[in-house]
Amino acid sequence: MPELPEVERVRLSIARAITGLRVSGVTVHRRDMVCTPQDPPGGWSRAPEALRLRPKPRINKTLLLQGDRVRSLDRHGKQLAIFGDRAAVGIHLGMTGQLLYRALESRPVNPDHIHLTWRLAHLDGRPAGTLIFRDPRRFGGVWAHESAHQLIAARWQPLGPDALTINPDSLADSLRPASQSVGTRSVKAALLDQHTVAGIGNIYADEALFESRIRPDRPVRSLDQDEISCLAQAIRRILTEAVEQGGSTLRDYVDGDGEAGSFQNKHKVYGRGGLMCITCGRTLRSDTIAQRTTVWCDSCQR
DNA sequence: AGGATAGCCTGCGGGC
DNA sequence: TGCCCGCAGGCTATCC
Repeated sequence: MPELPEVERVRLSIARAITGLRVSGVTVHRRDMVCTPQDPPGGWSRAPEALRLRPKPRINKTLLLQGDRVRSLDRHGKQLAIFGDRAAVGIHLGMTGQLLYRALESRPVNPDHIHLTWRLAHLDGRPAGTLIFRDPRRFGGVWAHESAHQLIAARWQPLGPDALTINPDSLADSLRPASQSVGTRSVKAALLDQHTVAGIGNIYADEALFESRIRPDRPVRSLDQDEISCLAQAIRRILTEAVEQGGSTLRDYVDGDGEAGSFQNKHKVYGRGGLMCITCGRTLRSDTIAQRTTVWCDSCQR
């Protein structure tokens, strides 16, 4: 899935296209991909089956920005939000989600797995284009809120600090044990936990740990202040460079204009298990840590 | 209460 | 060519 750099590229490309336009219409193609405050909090796909099979309440399209002018697109971690005059829509891309903008009469989007379509118009009423949310694997979703305030309270407040803003102090704060039993989990698990730091996924966790020469299986509480500082700087450096490179395209990630990224060519460990370490030439290890395939160098990382 | 697990989905590549 | 298997960028409820 898109991690922070990819979501940021989507944000930038879509913001450029739709800020200031008016939402003239909304079509929901799959009701269970949209969540309102009245719906089950985890989304319909995770609701109990009895609830899932029942007919769903109709969505008030005002909550999906109908009639609103687009004020801004914002991001916290991997979460995206479109803020209108009144309503606010949260978008999560999951693993295979895409948010695509097509100006009128530009090449069409693959029609499979399109769940939501917004029609956009200029302020004088002339049609401008279409914003499309599609997600083949349906791990993502759209959350409709009455206001920016409500969206932020419900969806962003529980998250840790955005990984692009992390610094040695804030990372130490996020990782600091709140009780005796905290800190036993691996640093890799902590980085993947969006409630600890928001925006890092499997790719950038492995890359940041390699860059800071820390083994992914180290318990959080074994890290000293210098290591945490180093890790914080590595996270910022890697994410910033990845944004500049358009993100990592492994299979199907593209930004809002359909452009792929190139940071996958700069990966030093992710996807390179069994290959040579770029620094020392030894074979990179690959194993499951925190339930995810994890690649690291036994000799460079301590 | 923190931390590890299963499960949600589709699609792709590799092996036979 | 086609089938089956394993695997994939995330997150949540659930259990221990």
